[in-house]
Amino acid sequence: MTTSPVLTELHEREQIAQVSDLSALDNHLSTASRVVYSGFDPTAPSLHIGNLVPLLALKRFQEHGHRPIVLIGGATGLIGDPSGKEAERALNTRERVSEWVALCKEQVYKYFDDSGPNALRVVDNLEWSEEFKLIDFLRDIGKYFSVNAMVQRDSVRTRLEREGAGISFTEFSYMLLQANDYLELARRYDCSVQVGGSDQWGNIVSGSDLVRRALQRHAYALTLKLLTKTDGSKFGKTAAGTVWLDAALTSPYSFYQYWFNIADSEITNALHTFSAKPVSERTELVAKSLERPEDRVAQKSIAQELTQLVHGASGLQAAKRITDALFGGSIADLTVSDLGQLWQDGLARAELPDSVPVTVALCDTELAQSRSAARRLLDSGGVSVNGTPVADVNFELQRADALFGEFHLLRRGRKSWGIARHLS
RNA sequence: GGAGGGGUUCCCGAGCGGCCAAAGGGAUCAGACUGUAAAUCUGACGUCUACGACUUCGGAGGUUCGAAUCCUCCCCCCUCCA
Repeated sequence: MTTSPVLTELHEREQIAQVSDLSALDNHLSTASRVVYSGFDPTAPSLHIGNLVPLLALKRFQEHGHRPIVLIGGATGLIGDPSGKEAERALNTRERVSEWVALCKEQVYKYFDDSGPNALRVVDNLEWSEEFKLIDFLRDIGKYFSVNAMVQRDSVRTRLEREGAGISFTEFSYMLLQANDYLELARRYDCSVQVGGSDQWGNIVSGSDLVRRALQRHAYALTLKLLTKTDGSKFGKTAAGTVWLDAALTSPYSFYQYWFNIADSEITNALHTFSAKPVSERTELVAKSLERPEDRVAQKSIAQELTQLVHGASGLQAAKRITDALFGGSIADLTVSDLGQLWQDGLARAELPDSVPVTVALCDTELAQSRSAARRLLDSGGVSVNGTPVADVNFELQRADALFGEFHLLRRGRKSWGIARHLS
């Protein structure tokens, strides 16, 4: 039913959540190369895998001949988006946000083609938001917004209805800023499509409305389904926290493991959302996965593809090497250089003196949060050192017992590893 | 500005002078079972130089042999009124 290649693809991937005017947008995208934008607020020093959904969708637009703009919200990041937040958030300092803006900006380039007429453009909304005069803002932008309508928005209403929550004027104003971004991009770059997660629908249509009223121009809104996990927890979160795109925050090995461990019930959606492979290959993987889930071919495939995409060939190699060592062969097969690489590759690690209690080593490698927690782990039989289960709370790691006189591999449970090295 | 209701351990939420490191649920972690899955069951879940000691119930003081629980002041949040 759609004729434009991008929409057809997004539809095939079952990613489209809402569209402001599907047939008009389809026509719009079929008739010329358009400018499409998606915004990301710098709420941390790195983007995370959740951001990959709109980011990759934007990439699909570029692949089909449209020009992508990635907006990093240096201004909106100072305000805080109330969407999906149950309570008011603490404001981050300007210095911190501007550092984060720089870091996030750098990250996005590698996902796009940045040459030619459809080269990626990266912008920061602080550029035009900071100098906005209050009176001008209230007269030129504020006048287009009805508070009656604003309070009807989900993001605001849930906060108004929730006992003990409430919303400050600051966060209430967020949608005006984001709407103004759309207006600004429409003016400057003739941007006519905005893409975002489905939680962004309200903010995006606010922008569409503003562009229509201010410029008498059509500006489309398109939202994407965000992945939800069947157990209700957030996609892209692990016990250890968010899965970041920055290798310094989430090692390639952990990143690989995240995808490898995706539940069967979520693998179909994940594959269609994240994999660049053609439909035929994706559906084949899904079929195989349904037939023999224990082989987890789909998980392996997506883990490889995305680790390669985000961390490059060397990152993928490292991740696979570590995975093979820890889950495959026995630890005894590891060579000195393997251990050296494990040390290097971002396993939780710690440097130790010649002799140290296990409890301390567990804390230092962050496998346990406190010595009490370490004792509990030992008591419940969840710890092994160099492949041998250890239950003795008073066990000491001795240099003499270390692998190659240097390393101890600590395992908590079945999947968490740490490496400790005696100081030379 | 006025009236009322609140701030409890990661989250929600009981407790309202000793039996409270604080019920219950969720999240989390480990074990069993498995496919490095899900579900389920079992256990743990403030810290430590650990049969004891120390720190915690918005903050600071106070009453008391003894406080999360009572009093005073302060900070913050919510609802309604102006």
